[in-house]
Amino acid sequence: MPFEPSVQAPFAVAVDLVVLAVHRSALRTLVVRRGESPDRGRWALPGGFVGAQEDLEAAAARELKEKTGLSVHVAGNGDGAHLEQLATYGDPGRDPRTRVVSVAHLVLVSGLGEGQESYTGVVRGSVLGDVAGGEPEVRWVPVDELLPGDSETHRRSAPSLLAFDHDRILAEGVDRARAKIEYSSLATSFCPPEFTVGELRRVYEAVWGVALDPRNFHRKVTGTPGFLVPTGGTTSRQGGRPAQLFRMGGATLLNPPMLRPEA
Amino acid sequence: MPFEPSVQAPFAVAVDLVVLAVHRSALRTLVVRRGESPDRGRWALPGGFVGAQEDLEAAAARELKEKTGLSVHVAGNGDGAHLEQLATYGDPGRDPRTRVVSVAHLVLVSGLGEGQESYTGVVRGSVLGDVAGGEPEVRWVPVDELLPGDSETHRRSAPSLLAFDHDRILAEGVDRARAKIEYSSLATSFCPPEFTVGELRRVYEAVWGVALDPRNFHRKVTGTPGFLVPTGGTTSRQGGRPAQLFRMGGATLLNPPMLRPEA
DNA sequence: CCTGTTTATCGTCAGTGCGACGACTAGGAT
DNA sequence: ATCCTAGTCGTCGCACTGACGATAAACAGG
Repeated sequence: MPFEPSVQAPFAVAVDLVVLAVHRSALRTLVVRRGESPDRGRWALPGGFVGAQEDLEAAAARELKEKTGLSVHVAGNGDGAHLEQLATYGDPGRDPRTRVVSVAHLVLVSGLGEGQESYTGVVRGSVLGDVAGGEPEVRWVPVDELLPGDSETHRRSAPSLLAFDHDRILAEGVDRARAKIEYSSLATSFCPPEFTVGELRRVYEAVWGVALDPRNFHRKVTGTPGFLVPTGGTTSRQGGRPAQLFRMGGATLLNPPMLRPEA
Repeated sequence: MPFEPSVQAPFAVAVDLVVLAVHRSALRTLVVRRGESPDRGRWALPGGFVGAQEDLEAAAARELKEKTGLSVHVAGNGDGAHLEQLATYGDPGRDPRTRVVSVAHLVLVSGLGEGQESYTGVVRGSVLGDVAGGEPEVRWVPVDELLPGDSETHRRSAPSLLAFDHDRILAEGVDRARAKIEYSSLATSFCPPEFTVGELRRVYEAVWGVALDPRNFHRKVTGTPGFLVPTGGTTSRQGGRPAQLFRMGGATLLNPPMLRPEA
């Protein structure tokens, strides 16, 4: 019974990317306008087929590079983005062309800046939040606008705003990100190399869609040993009193976790 | 750039299964003796290729049925086992034959019984812990014996006791199970439909490989509303004073989580 | 029957961490 | 100077946990 290569079916293997960033107090995801046959003209998650001799993560990193110009440092965060595998979707019929098994990946990029339009974005030639130029049409969309029962706005049942089963993939990617910043230092992947406690807090608030008490948040993140390292450079400007700058510490796990409100 | 079916490579898609059970105070996993070409005679995780029109979960359930006779109730726990997707492994060269992308799944089966040999096992025709008869050779092995730096015994660096990259898949499956029983009611998947608090505690102890305080554990699980439901049937025998019988309650999430010792 | 052993279950107490919230600080804007 | 904004430090009460004592209910032997 085990392993009969003769009965193999012709599978195509692809990677799809849930690329998340925080911009203007909103958690946003990267979508591209489809130019090909199925669902042509519809928005979809960036993705593509895996090369014959290509590793899955390599394929995801390549696609990211092609679509956004971003490079990732897999396992370990440099200035690049965080990349991790999400889940695999292989329903027969999820792609009308052939049997496509797609390995979804989650990418978190530092798109903070928060300073309005000032941010010269991750997408090459375009600003975060705007539409790209000559290249394939690309947009950063607030996930609220794509996910139905997610929070507020109007209640839609399942309008399926994205091509294929990308709604579901996006939803699971967002869930993963929301869950993971609870107990890990992953939220710093949304921040530039040096950031303030307030900026980090605004990341949590954007990802979770809640308001956090600045004082308790400050106590929590500065009180966890190894989580944040002050860079000495004590200043920065965001509005009020200048804040201390921090860099991510060695601790990747947050224990006890950051508690997400709501019950 | 996106989607060029013409450049597809010939992929084979498989499912591999990390099947876990608790028996005799040990967390065990199901391994089968390979009878085919690569790594013939070596132990491996059960698995096989996905059918042309078969869903990934369906393929995993089918493989489980073929190898163990167990049926699963995906999403929602009846008397069947718990099944969830783990991760996908697609390194070129992980299988010497062709490019095989394998979607690993995690299966938790109720193999308690604890009453020595009395348990008539999940593996058809065989007893949990023993070797199968005429069918493909199957064994329940304590994960300690397969995972290196996991805990005690001798320190081996990377003997690779299983075929392919199954060591790594097993390790990640065990990690997932260990992490998930912290904040969910998943541990009850290792228990029969009705169980005592002590039996549930022994599951946690076996999976985590630690000793838990019976009194604090009892307070925790009985104090969390909706987690356990007393069946009324107040009795059972395990040694000392008879214990109350419980069934899993509606609550699938454990908040605050069960804390795993060690620091 | 009495005693020791085993497991279950109830309580107590101190320490930790969190939510709520007051108070003070240090810049920019008016 | 005054207001506004954001950052940072403290305090108080509560919930939960870990350590651990005590009692209860079965069984095995003598």
